[in-house]
Amino acid sequence: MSTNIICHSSSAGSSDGGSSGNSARTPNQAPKPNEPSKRGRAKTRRDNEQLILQAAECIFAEHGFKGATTSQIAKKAKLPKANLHYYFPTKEALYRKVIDRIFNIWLEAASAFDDCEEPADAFTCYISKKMDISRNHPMGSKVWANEILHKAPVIHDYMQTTLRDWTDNRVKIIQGWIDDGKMAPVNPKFLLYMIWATTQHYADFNYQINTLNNGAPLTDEQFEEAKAQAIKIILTGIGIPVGTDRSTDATPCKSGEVPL
Amino acid sequence: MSTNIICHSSSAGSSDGGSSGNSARTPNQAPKPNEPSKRGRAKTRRDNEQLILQAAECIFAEHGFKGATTSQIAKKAKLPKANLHYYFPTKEALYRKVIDRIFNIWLEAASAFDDCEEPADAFTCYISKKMDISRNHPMGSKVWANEILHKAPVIHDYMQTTLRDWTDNRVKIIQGWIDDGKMAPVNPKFLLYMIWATTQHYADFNYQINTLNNGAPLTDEQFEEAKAQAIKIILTGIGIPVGTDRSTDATPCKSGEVPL
DNA sequence: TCAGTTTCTGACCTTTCGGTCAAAATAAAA
DNA sequence: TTTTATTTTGACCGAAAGGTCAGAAACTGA
Repeated sequence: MSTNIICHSSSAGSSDGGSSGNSARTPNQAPKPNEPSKRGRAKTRRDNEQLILQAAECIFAEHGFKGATTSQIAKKAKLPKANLHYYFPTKEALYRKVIDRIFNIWLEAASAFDDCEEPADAFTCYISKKMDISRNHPMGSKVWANEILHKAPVIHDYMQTTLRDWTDNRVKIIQGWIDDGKMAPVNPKFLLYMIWATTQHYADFNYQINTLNNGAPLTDEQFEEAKAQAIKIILTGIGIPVGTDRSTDATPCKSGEVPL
Repeated sequence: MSTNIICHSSSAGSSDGGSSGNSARTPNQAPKPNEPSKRGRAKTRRDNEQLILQAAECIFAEHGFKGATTSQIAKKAKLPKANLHYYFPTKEALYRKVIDRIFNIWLEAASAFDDCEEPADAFTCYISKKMDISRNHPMGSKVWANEILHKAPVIHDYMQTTLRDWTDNRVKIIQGWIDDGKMAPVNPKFLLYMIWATTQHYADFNYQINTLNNGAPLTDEQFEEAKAQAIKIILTGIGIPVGTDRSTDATPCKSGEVPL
């Protein structure tokens, strides 16, 4: 599952996650040798790595790479610091793993353009997916934002390859729609920036949004309204008619999978 | 000039800046006693404080509060670290000053809504000003973004007062325009978020934008195009007709001052 | 049961960083 | 010139952080 484009170090471990409640040090009950991933040392290792990654994502998001400390992360994961360093030898290795997870989530949303023929569907689906990511993975988005804010020392080479290729391809698709008269003539890149900015704002700046919402996070209804409005303004703005009857959170593109 | 809403400590010093080339330790030539701000100790102090603030803004933007070190800042300002601590007793005090400067710049753009009667003019002017800030003060914007990303520990109380009040007022203005049928019925808050996100993206994520621009910063022409497009998409998106002949970077609002 | 392997963890080391200090240097006042 | 106030600076300190290590604990297979 994990592509490991960014990470180059150690411990693979595809995520499956039938995570049962208690994780640490349960006495082995009936160790089936045929199912090595469900019980025993392999499972313990996987569980602990996931525990650490989860905690790390949270701490890195809140404090940045430098601001985060391995002690904090270990404490959040309820493990001794030395144990954390047993699984992830350095802070940077751990950070790269966190970034890698986020990148894979991002890639998933990016597929929207491949699954849709018409710009109306493509943009609706893409914006919707990006908004859902901001809702469901705000921490990951923040780590990402933080990384780019600080000159992307870790994902630098990725940006020059994968991101650039992806963007160039989508620019061509959008330009094709423009040439076909399906949408207003805009600069596709600047349009993509607007979509990225608007959708990720709900993750990266959620603290500000909450403050302006009387200190409370947006309710599901409010968030759906925000999503619908983002879609409506952008689509209208690029000359694509928006039917008011169209359901917002439905994904009109071919593939019906959940945006994660 | 400095409102000092956020900072509570020491050393006022309004910016004037007739900054001549060499700054450090020039032998006093003809010390006029009548002009205390141009020569002598007062000037040295002001110059050094500005030097440090400039360097600090840059370093804080690039590395965040925790990531930045006073040594780095001092080195960038070409002063010994101990001298930096003479002017700014703590790293946090310096940080607050930097934030304060950015806040004042932000306030300036915020006035667009007060200077315009019609939504077309108000939004055009506001977006234009915000874009110019992203162009001319990217470092400040990054410090700001970083602060909110990390739960705004420093500007927390400001957000609950000044920012909230400002937002509430503009929401009312926008709602008035909607009620008058001058623009499409949208949620004013979410519209503001979209404007903030889009405009600030060009500062906060400029590293990504540069990478996707073959490693080079946007030229002035490209940036003007981005600005024009942001204005066009948003205005069209909220049902305000955009004349293609309207000059983009002209400020249509009453006050003709430069956006800084 | 027992040897071999993997996991766990408190204690420790080294480096870095924010901040202090006392003395030297410079400017202003008397 | 002498005195006083301000500024500059190298050297230093304590705290915190990333990372190591050796021995203890636990699991695995025979």
